[in-house]
Amino acid sequence: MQIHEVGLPTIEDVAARADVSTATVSRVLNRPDAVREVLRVRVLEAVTHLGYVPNSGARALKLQRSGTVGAVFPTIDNAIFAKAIDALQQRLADSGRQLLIATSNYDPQVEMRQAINLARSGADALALCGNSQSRELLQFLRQRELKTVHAMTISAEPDRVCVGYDNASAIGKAVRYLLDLGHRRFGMLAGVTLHNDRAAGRVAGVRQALALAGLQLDPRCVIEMPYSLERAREGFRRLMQAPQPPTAVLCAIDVLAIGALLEAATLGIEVPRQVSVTGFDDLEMARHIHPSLTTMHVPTERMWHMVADRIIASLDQVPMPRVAEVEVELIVRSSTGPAPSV
Amino acid sequence: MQIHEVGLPTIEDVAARADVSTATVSRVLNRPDAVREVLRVRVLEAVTHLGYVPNSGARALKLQRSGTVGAVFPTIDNAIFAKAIDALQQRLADSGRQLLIATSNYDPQVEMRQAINLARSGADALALCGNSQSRELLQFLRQRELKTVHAMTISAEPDRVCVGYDNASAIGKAVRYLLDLGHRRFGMLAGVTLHNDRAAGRVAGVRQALALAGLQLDPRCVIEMPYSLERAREGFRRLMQAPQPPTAVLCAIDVLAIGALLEAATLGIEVPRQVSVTGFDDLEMARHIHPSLTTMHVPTERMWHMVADRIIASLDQVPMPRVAEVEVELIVRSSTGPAPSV
DNA sequence: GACGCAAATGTAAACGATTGCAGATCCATC
DNA sequence: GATGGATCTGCAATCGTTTACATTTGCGTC
Repeated sequence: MQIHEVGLPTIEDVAARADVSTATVSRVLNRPDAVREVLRVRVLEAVTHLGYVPNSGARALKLQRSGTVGAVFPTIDNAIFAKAIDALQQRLADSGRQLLIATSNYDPQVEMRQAINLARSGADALALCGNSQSRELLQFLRQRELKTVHAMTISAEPDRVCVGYDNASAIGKAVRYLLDLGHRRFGMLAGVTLHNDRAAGRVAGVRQALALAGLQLDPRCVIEMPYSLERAREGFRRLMQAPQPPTAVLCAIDVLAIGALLEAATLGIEVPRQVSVTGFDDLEMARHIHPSLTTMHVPTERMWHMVADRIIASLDQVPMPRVAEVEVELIVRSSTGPAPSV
Repeated sequence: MQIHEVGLPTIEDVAARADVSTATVSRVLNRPDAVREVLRVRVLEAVTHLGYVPNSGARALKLQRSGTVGAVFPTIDNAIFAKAIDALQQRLADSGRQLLIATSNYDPQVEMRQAINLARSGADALALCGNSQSRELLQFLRQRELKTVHAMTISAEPDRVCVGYDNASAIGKAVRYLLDLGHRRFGMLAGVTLHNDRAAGRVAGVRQALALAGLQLDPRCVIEMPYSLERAREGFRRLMQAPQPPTAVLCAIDVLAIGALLEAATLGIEVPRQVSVTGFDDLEMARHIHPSLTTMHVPTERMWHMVADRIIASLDQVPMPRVAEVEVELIVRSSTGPAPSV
């Protein structure tokens, strides 16, 4: 060992100071009760005195795991994903794991690149949104045997672990509720469905539920918009400019619904007297905005805690059912009402 | 080398398949033009055929860096931090680095624990919010020589790298604007100032600006609230219940201001005719809500790009000025107006 | 006090990459 | 075809842990 100490202290420095072998130091840190108290105390003293922190690279190399979990989100700039990250991070932190974050901007190619980069930087497992990943990515994950959990969706594919709900049937509840209120002319403010199974599922769900009532959704009454208040307002405006505007507008997510409510206020359209509006997610704003928003409540925090739990379980080799479904329920507030009698 | 290949392919497997040494494989991957084309092609073929990805632990151990940057945020469930993460992550990803996220819930002790955990899991550098970290944490960072950037604030401390603005003088602009409109009775919806230099700075800034006009802020007119719509509404209600309610309410952040506007609508208080309201941050919602919110615009994305740039620069040993200030400007919208003539 | 067994400790070999150094190869030139 | 210099390649050491295995220690029992 050199005299010229320049870098960070290593386990050898600790061992030297405590006058024990490196094996003992390692044991004190990893399996404390395998070491007699007298040595343990000496080692811990050395550790704190030197400010020793085990080198993560060496540890990862030896143990073949990094204690790090990756997640790829479409974006973070949307309250629903921000909440997701919060929940995921907290649960992982509680189990001593760290969260690596990446964003895909709803592009499967970018998602793939980011996921691969997360793997490159040592993620032991991955959380992904939905299940419309690129074939190559899925193959890569399988090849590396990288544990993966798909959130916000449930999938029939036999090899995917999922935590979520069926988007189509969830939004069906909102449709049925509006039908019961007498609505017959529907509009939909959808997300961009290309490469997005959740957005696509919600549109499909509306179609299916209407079909059961013998109705169908005029393609001109489905407007796809990226998720922003600006675009939501634009979309709502277009829907309401139609010669026969809808009496109920289903929005694929709360952001779109909130934009719709704001635009309605600007246009002087009364909600729900002239048009009913529903959302999906139940963001905090949903119950505060005027009128308060009827929406599908998604137990976001619980769902992402479950995602974390499954990741942890699979890393610990604890068996778990392949899919976990969470309940999505309709919360009726003031943005919906009886269809106007024309 | 064993026959029984069970784990992931290593650089040796690639070398064997391409019939070169591991050194050459490494060079192809890290300094491609140091290798003749014919070998390079052979190596790359082997790499893709085997699906080889370098082991991050081994790489980190040898290079003494992980390519990973950590960040501790108070919470993610606030649009301003979500935007921050988005910006930070993107810029880091562009330079081939990954972002590790942790949250402190505004508690310096938790912040310290999380920061240490990020260091333990190999972060090469750290981004922190504000500069009210615990002494021990700062010492730990110094001892480990862990590059750190403090965001959203500027500090006089000579050894801290900062990107941000002066919270006190920024909010002063809003105060002066309201004074010019004739307001003399002020209320403030503040954040929790304990252990939060940004929140404290904003309160101090209001006090200072008022003092210059010979006014002072009655402590009963400063209500500290955690950042949520619910609590914001509660705080606003309390402010307006006073026998002599303020004619202008300064909110420490947009979330509080938006809550105030929503509560005003519920209470039937007209904004800005009866009371003016200002925010801080300029969230997307600020320009969409009715009435649209007068607020301090913070160039969040640019600021966090700068944070990323400084982190990258310091990792690459590129010198940089210690503090970078970003401009915060007042955006006048419809939630402010002349003081009501009593 | 010697013995045996269990418990505690140490020795040294991995883990999988990068890279300084030395040796091999290439190519132009004589 | 030999030579020299530049360019490529390979060998092997190294990064800092963990842990199987060997060795030592401690202690109760006779």
